[in-house]
Amino acid sequence: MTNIFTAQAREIISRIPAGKVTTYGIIALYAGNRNGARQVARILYSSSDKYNLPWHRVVNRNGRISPRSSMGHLFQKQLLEDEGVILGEDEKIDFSLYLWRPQPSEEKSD
DNA sequence: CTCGTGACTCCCG
DNA sequence: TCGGGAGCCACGA
Repeated sequence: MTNIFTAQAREIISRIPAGKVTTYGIIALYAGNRNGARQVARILYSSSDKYNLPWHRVVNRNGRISPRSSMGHLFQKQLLEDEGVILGEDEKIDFSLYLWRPQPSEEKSD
């Protein structure tokens, strides 16, 4: 496909290691568009089930889970804790401990 | 093709 | 702390 943004975004998301999290902005930035954060979310929403992407490892710029719904919010938190990501009292994620970013050097294709 | 939508982010007050 | 406005763009209908 010609949409490298979507391809990159999907690839990056699929490479997020367990116990780590990243933000829409970072993904979008590495995918080629700093303003593509929304598209990243959209791709997640649209392809998370199809491509089995770890959407729960993606949070907003504040290190918090996007309040798309009360249940979904709790569900995501549960998944993160299950992977070792402990949330603060405000359900805020400590980026100094859990922030992960795309590492092109790590990629070795297949 | 067009149109509406939004799991984002930044800025101002 | 919270709200409103703007920017940007892929996906689904």
